[in-house]
Amino acid sequence: MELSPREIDVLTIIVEEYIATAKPVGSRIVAKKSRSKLSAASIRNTMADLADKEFLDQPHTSAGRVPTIKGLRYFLDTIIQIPPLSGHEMDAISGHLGHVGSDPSDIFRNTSRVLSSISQQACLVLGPSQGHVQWKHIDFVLLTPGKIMSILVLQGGIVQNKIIDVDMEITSDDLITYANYLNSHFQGRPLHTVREKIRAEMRAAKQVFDVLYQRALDLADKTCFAEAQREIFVEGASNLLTQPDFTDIEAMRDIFRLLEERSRLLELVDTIFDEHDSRIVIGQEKSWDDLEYCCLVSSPYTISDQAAGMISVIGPVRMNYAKIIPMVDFTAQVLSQMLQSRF
Amino acid sequence: MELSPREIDVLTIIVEEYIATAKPVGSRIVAKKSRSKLSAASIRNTMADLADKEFLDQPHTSAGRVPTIKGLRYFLDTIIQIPPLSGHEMDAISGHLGHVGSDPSDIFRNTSRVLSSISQQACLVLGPSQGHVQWKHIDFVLLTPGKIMSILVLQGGIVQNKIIDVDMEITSDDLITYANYLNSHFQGRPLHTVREKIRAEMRAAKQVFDVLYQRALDLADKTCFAEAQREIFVEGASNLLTQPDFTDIEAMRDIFRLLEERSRLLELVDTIFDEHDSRIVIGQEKSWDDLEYCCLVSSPYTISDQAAGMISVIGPVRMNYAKIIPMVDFTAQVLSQMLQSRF
DNA sequence: TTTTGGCACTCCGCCAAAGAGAGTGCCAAG
DNA sequence: CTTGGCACTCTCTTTGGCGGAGTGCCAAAA
Repeated sequence: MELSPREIDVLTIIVEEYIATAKPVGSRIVAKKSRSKLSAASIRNTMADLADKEFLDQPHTSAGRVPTIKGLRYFLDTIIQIPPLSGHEMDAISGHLGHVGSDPSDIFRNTSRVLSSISQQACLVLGPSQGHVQWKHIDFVLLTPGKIMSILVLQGGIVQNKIIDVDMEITSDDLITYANYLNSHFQGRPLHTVREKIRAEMRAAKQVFDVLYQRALDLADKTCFAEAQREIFVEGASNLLTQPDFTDIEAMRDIFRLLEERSRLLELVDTIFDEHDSRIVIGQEKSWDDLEYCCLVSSPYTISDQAAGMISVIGPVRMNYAKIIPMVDFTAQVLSQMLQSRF
Repeated sequence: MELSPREIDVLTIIVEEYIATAKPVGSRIVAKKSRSKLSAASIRNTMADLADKEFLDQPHTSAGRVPTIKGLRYFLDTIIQIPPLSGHEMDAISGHLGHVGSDPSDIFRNTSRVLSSISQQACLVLGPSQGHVQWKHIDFVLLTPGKIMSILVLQGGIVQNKIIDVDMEITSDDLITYANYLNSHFQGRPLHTVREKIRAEMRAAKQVFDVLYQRALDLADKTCFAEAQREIFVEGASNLLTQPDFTDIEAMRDIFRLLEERSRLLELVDTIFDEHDSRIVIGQEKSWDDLEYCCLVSSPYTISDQAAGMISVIGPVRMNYAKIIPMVDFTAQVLSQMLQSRF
């Protein structure tokens, strides 16, 4: 739908004012803020038009106007102009991001913490998809007879471990043999090609009846396909409670509950990550009823130029997009650079 | 301080009623609930006595009475009678605790989740102190030249990994040698004796100028003494928002902020764990100003009859102790049993 | 045709007053 | 020592009134 320049002007002011104050915006305020020297009465006409088009809503007769989700969406998609971050803000982000050890989990957790702190919202970081990361080393440890721990190290220091129950007798020496075999075959390969290779070889091994080989592959298979190993780092949820306007305890409770339920959260975030043009998602639009008045601003980060994961700010619909969008983008950018040197 | 039987009766009723309703309790209600057929007027006298002794407080003239922290403490220390859990509740706990894989982190996280869910409060589980757990296996992986990942597996499948920067040249083969050496020396020993041993041997090795040996010990040292490896699992924070009476947004915000700040949380929990007779801690008593109106109910769990860690329920001072205390105790008991078979 | 000032109207938010309710403290009688 | 009675206090809720903010519409001006 097309809007006239004047309508755009009015909508912009209402959205910005509403985001700043959380109160319905009246025609007088819009008239004052607008460059165009129109009177409040004229503004009222335009506001009535916008209300007809469902870009604005009125809490009650004789209250000011509030943007609808539709209005906000229009604002975000076609009006908003994102100012660059100040040098000071950029320094704050890259400074804090740097101060951390080299453990990948620490890096992601720290990123989440930094972004949540400067945005004053909650933040979540989706860990990297591991398909493109190189296999570095596998190791098996016999915990008790029949119980094996597998430890897979990927490039950059990502570690996955998993306990595997086996029903046959396997000795420590066997495990060393298996690990050596697997490492010599797979070291340096991206994990997703390893996965394919394992599946292919398992079929081949079955035919040649090579038992040792089969078992090694079986263990590797169980390690590599460990479900839902993808991590998600949530920080700064308490910031949401800081917002003075949280009239909406229900909504807050929903967010908190979601942030605790990692599997569901991962599912949602994964969906967003896949449809990669959804930088800003509003709960109501997706009919996620547990996130109705909630909004996610996301930006992917890259590892060797591949979109590997995503960082998001999550908060109430009424958030300062003009600040938060560039913050998220810049943080993703810095994170990508940090990871570059590691993977 | 001694209280008369009547005073105890009145205090008990006021505490229980206050916990149930969150409202000041009047003399009439106490008279009605009490077995002793005293009139409200007599009760009022007793209440005045208790108020003099600072066991009760009055929000304002002509309101009912509310227990003070001192009154609550007396109730918890000398009056409360803890009813046993119903079979149904015990089944619920042990049932849910069982449904989980064998990864130790999963077990603790799940425990935290189960207890938070049935107690409807937040729950935190302090991971086991690792001093008494046996060294199982160490492994080093060369990530990049000068950057080594060490992976230490302890009995039961506890894994610690750490990235270590070294300034000398070390090859993969060297690392295998080191690991073999360390494993042959330390396998099966409790970690704290390993730590002592390492420190002792490092001194010895310095004297004999055995470089290889020195480096191996150095890496092991850096791995074993990795700071703050002790984990803490927090779940169910969103339950705190479910409480209808959370008049006290400030207090809630404090709790949430604390639960996010792992290092400070760990410090507090560690303190409680050490002074092992503090099953119930009220924030105000410890002058933890970030937890003023907050209470922790804790119970230690054991690994091979050693107190290894602790599980706690955290929530507002006004919580249903008669239910929650046995829940925490029973959960700790079941957890201890589960761990028994693993360590 | 668009813009503007004026005007009547609506609805909210705040305040003060009033009354009900809950509870206390104290006293005098049992 | 216990109890009923009574005066008193304080809160909470309701009610009505009033000012303010904002709208919608209309008629006049541009």
